[in-house]
Amino acid sequence: MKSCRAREEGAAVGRRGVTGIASRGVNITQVARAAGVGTGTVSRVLNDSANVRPTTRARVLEVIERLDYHPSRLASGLSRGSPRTVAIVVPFMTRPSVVERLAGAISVLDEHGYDTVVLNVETAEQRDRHLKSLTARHRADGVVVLSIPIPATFLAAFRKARIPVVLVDTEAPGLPRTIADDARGGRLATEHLIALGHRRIGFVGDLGFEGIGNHSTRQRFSGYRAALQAARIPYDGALVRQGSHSAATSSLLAEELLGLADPPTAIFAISDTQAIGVLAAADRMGVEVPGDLSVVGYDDVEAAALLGLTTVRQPLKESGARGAERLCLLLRHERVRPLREELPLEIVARTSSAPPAAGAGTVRAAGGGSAGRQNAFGTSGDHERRVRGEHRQLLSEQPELHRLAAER
Amino acid sequence: MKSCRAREEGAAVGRRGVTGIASRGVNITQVARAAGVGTGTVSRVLNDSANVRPTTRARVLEVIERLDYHPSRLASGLSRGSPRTVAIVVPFMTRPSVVERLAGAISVLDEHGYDTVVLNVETAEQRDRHLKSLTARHRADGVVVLSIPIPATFLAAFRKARIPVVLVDTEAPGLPRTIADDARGGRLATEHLIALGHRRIGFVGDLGFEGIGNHSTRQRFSGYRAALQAARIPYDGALVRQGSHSAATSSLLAEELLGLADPPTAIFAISDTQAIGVLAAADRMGVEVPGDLSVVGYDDVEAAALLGLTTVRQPLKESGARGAERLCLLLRHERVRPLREELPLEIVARTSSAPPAAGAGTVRAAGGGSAGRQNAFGTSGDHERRVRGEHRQLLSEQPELHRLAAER
DNA sequence: TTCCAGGGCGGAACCGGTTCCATGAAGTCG
DNA sequence: CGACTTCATGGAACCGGTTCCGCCCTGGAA
Repeated sequence: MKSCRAREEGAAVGRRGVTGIASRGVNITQVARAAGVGTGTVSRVLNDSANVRPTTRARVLEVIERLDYHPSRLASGLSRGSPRTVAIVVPFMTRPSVVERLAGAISVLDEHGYDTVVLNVETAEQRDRHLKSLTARHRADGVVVLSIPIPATFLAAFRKARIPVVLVDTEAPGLPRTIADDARGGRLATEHLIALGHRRIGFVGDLGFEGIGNHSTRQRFSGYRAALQAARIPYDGALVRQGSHSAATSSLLAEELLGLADPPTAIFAISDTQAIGVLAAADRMGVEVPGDLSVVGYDDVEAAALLGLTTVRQPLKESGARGAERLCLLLRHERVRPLREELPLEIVARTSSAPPAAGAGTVRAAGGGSAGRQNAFGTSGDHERRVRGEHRQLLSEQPELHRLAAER
Repeated sequence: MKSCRAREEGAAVGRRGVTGIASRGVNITQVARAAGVGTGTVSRVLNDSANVRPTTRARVLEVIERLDYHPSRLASGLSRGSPRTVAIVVPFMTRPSVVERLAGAISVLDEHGYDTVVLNVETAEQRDRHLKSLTARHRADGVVVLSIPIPATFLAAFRKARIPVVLVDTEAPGLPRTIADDARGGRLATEHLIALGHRRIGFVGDLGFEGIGNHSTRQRFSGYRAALQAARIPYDGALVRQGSHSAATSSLLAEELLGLADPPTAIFAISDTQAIGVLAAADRMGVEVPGDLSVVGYDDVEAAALLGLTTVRQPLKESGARGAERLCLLLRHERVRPLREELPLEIVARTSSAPPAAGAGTVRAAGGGSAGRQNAFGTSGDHERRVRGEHRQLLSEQPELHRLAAER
């Protein structure tokens, strides 16, 4: 008892006495005392729970106002057992498509009264560190994972720690996920070009978030291939390029494609960012769009409309919002149906795509000097792999990516 | 005592018994018991504090590992009096320049072990709600405010609640702030064009974040005017346009400018996003860049380099990082000097700017039909205000903005 | 051998809410 | 008019760490 008293005085002097005012930290006890009620009643008022007489409630509210009392988030979180916080794990948050999703999610979580902690991930090490930290008790009520696959270890850890997880733009069995069908998107883009009459269609992709990101590139590529196959257009690996996800890089890749002896008449880029790079390359090389080259992007970011870029639109902001909503359902222990939710895709035709110029594409490709090349880099699977290392990842299990991940 | 016991049993059945396992929520007491030590010792091990015998430490660590114990963030935060969390208030987080700053800040805070809560603001009401919530106890250890001015009421509230605040890209007296001199940036851009020989220089701005954002537009505009004045070029209000901060809008504004009887030979846009809109407009109208029109943007986002856009570069990511670092200093009670920190600006000349075509610009502007205009919309303050409502905001107290804010 | 300093450590008090139980008062029913 | 709800309320226990006090033990000085 004595020590207790001594300590209280010490605290008063050491922590609060510095300012000479004891006003630092009004707490619920002080409010209760000032209002002449018990702490329980104050708590009931704070939480709008029933069974508080209106006059009492008014009196307490008045005191709260007068003392400028703000309840401690930590304390209420601790006793309630929930921090009222959601964590969002997201790779490369500065990318336009990613930040749109992120903003959509934050906005919904905010409406539901959750704080949002953003965990930005740019390396596998960072990803693991953040995922690991999330299984700690009272770290977050739930987790939204955007555009990044989660290693199975962590999935298990989340399950064990009973932390609700929802996925957006990435998949894992058993978890609620909101996705768009990237393979279908790739097919839509390619089919659009085929319908316009193109037969030599290039592909510009990224490296799959440099070892940590999702598989959208691979899937969009498979859609590209499926569309070609359906149209009986032989696949030409020489028309496929990959590089880091930046307009600058894709611009160089497009230059390579356009510099081929038998260049493509159309290019499908895996994102609008990269499509813009393609447009820039065409501009630099004096290749007319859409006269000499059609370009299709992906995402329909704001700049796409402005540049007249034909693109595959996916609801970015909405995907984040949906993920957040579904997490909120989960947190209220409501059913989340369907577990796997697919958002619509649509091709938005603008001025960057048009039928190929007469004599270009199939016709030109069929004869003339380019024929030799076409033979050399023909359509048989055997040959595909020989053509430039950059696109081998798409065809095999992406060894480069695995290597990158392992190095980290 | 009896009730206590009864309750404990109830809890065991009700909360943990559901799963049949009591493993939900290993806490420090259980760890202490399992390791045969006191809770204090476990805490000392967790916090790497001295005075723990190596053998004891090892034993505790082993138990922690075995029980898969993760300390509760809420509990440690509560007893320590700090949530180890920083809040970032940011307007329109999806804008490229903003998200760069945000990412820079998050990255630094992460390194320092702070969680980052992102509060995205798109309306004045949202801003006020978020700012108000931040003065609550244990909400955040500190606040970084990006690109948005804080009303004085909230500044006072933060001071009273003793919550450290640092500003980035916005100013307030007495607070640590990291900024770039927007007026100087506007001057740099304009001087660059003047040095190339331009004399009819248009200005395309936004509406200052629609009522909640910072004053950068106004300051860049003042830099623009200062540069004109220094070069003794009469200010022509007809060459100034403002609209919402989007490439689509700026594109329309640029069309208006280019459609003038005496169009500008150069346009300074207050962001790269808006400059891209200008480029698109020029493209649509068949105006050659830089032959017929020079364009200068601001920020130097990634797309700028690709498009060959001349721009004013400011260190975006770094500004956020600096702000975060300074907040961390503050949180460690170290001195933050200087309070007002200015980051460097530089003009990056690319291919979107060049000397005006012979006969254009100064020559044409000096005589001919435009003379009358020039007189009508001359440099006297009296006349400026008459020219189109859109740019009046820049000169007066921005009544439109206030109205917008009030409506929300 | 005695005394003292100080390291190692257990555990109570505490951070500030929430929740449940007990209590008393007011209201209802027979 | 008494027994039985029902409602409003005070307050203790609790959430799970941190910290400080004080005890014990060891080693060095006297």
